[in-house]
Amino acid sequence: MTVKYDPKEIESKWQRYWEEHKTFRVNEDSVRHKYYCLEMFPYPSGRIHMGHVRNYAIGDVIARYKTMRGYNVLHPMGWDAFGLPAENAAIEKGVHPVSWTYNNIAYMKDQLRKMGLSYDWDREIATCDPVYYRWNQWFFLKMHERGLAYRRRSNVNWCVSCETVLANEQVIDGRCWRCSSIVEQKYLDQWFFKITDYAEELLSGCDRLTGWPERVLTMQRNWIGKSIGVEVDFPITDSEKSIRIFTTRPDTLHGATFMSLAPEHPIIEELISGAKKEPEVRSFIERIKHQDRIVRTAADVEKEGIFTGRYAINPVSREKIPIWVANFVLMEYGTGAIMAVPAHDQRDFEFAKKYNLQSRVVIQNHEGTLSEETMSGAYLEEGILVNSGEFNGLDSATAMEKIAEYIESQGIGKRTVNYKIRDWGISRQRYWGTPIPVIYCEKCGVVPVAEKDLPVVLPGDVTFTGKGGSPLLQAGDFISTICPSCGRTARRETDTMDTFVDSSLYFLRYCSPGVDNTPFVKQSASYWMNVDQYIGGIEHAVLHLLYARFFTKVTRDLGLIDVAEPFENLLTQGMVIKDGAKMSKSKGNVVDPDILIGTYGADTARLFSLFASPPEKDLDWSDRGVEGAFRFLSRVYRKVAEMSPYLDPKQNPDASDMASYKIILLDIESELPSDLKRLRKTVHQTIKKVTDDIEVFHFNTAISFIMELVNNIYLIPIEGRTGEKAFLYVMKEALDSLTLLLSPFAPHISEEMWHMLGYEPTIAKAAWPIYCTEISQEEESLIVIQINGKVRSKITVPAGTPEDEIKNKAMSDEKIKGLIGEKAPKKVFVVKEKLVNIVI
RNA sequence: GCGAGAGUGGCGGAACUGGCAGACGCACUGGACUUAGGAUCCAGCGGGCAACCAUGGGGGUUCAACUCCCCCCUCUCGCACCA
Repeated sequence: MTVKYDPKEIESKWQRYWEEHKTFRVNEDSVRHKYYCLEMFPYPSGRIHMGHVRNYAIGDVIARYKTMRGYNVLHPMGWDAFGLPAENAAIEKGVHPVSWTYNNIAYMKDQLRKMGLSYDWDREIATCDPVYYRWNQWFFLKMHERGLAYRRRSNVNWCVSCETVLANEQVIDGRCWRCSSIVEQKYLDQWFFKITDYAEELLSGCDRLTGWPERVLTMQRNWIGKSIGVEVDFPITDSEKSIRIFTTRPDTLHGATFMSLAPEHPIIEELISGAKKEPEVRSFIERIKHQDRIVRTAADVEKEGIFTGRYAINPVSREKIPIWVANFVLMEYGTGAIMAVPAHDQRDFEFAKKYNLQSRVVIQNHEGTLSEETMSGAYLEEGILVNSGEFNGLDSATAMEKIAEYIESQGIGKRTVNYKIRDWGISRQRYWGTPIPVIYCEKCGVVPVAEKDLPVVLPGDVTFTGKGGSPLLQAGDFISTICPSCGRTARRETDTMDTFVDSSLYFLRYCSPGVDNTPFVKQSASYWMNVDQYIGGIEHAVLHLLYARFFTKVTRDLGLIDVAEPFENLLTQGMVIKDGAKMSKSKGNVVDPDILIGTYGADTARLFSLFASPPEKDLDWSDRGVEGAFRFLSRVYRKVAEMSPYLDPKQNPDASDMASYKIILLDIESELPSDLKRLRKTVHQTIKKVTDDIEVFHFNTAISFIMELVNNIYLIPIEGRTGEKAFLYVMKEALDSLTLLLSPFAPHISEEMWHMLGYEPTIAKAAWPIYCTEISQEEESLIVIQINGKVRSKITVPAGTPEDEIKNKAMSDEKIKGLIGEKAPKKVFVVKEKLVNIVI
């Protein structure tokens, strides 16, 4: 009789069971240790893809494993539901974003359900729900009160295709992070979150995030871009004014032989106005300003500049130096002006060379060989100060300090810290997002919406044309309102928030979803937060993950939570690759999860995506490999089905004592036949190895150990032994353990087998198996015998044999004796339980 | 250019703190069972007839190196005129 593994039937059966019994619902329980396992929630684009399957399979193993280890596990799921695709669908297909989004959610939720993921669906959230996004607005108001949300007119990144503004982080290589269109600059009134106030803490916090991958931390540190230096004023000749520069190299101050200004620097107007050079400089500036920003900031673009005709005084050397305008100087960084030290800065070196400007060595190398005439590049190393007046002879590190002190004592500058990170521009000129809760009144100006009036709900009746900016601009009823302060008619803000605001809070909201008088219940958040394990793609290394950290710190400063960091441990899973490229529609190499699950079942899909590669590495998809995973599950199922009539008391009245097999095995341990003894040993070793590997997320090797166990179970013949009690006890232990070990990876089949083995559901709440060290211990060790590092023989010795005895046995081994003859070995190395190396 | 990671059979990948390189799976080969096998079970499977040779290449340390050190090559990712 062959039993067929039918995943379709098994999986829908157990999915229904879990749903009906609310198996994965959790509540706060102060007695138990909590574990918050979170995967990045998806954008409801329509259907899940293999990246989601992998991400959620990983998270589910962790959540299920921790549950079986006795933790009270919070494992929620929701929808990052605001965003452009919904609005584009409205423009292209005439479907309202609300129905488009909720239809997608319904479909994708069903897909996730079919994956058998252990979510507490009672905590589901959708960020486009006013019940959710009112708290975005509430946080906005709180931040506005604290000066952390402010409005400013500025040059912003404008995506022509999305017709909206982008934050700096959202511009990748000069292109939109979402649609890859070229990003232009536009001068607009925008709302910003003052993330720069937290730059230092966001940076120093990186050091404490020991559970994060180093490369993510590096990317964040890089993005924040802290540099310590000094600001110095350079007086302009024939003027009362001076130009302030920022430098990280105050030790080279005496070597500043000219200055370079950003083309946007406001002082230029004054410097050139009325002068002979005015038209020439003006046309240069105009040309550079129109240059593409990406082109202009690319490192390999040729340095260009123009002399303004004016001079400044180097405040330490008192020398008169020319003021230039240069394309590579950025207005947004530092003060928009630099002192140029050609001898010790490569950019200045190239610039000076091109325009034949003076250069002066002020840091001499230790050989004393540097000279302006012979240098082929800037000297950037440390050295001894020369040509620097009273500072001559100091080493550059000391000079750095001394000159900074001197500048401060003279009142011509100060030590400062600069960051590359800019404030987070959150205004988006789009409909499908959280309305920014602000009202503009002719009399009162910018007035925040009163807390009691939240949420500001998106109007439903808008038309989507794709032209003329945000659809909200046409929503008259939405726009016209009354000023909360003076009562006159006023106008509502029509910009909506960046959707990254939504994902900066959701992990907090999961702690107490649905509450309507507070963003989250403080008590719940203090129980669950922070997230013990967060899992998602690397692409959010500096976007979502930085914003979420920022929001968490603000939330803490508002007194709402105690934690400073949202995510204790971060796992960034690799991409899913097929035929050498990332799976994507444009490459045409996608595997549809629906078809995959429809053909082989969710357990196979999960098992393969966990087995094929370690989670943080890219996963090479293989249809053959999927079949292999399916074959393995079938093989497991067949064995359990074969044994179940003998092991399940419901099917076999003689098996009523099976429940106490653990105790019985203790008594008969020493009488077991050797093949059963061997199997027991393997079972206990496997429990240990699988447990250890799950702990460090080595799911691929954990699964391979389970496979080995199955191979070993198959090696025990069953013919004629079904009446043998000892055989049944050992089999029971093996199959029970196997089923439990497999259950986080392939939960449906495990649930079914658990039932076949005579247990009541659900295996999800069963205890993780424990191994017995004594049983798992090998009685014999295999010792490899090497001569000069080459394997020559192998012997087995009882475990724990002392070193000198192992050595003697090795030396008297026939093969070895034959090879070394009568010669006495030079030296013999013995590694306990492992090997002997004889050096001759 | 700078920083991080990686390079192991035909393929995906194993290898603890330096101790049998290639676990496990895929593919392949053979056998068994069978009317049949593309199901299943069992076995073999880096190269070489062998001594031996093999973890991107070259050197080094060591009794012993995928693992540690130095040089070089290739790939992936991130940053990139940030003063």
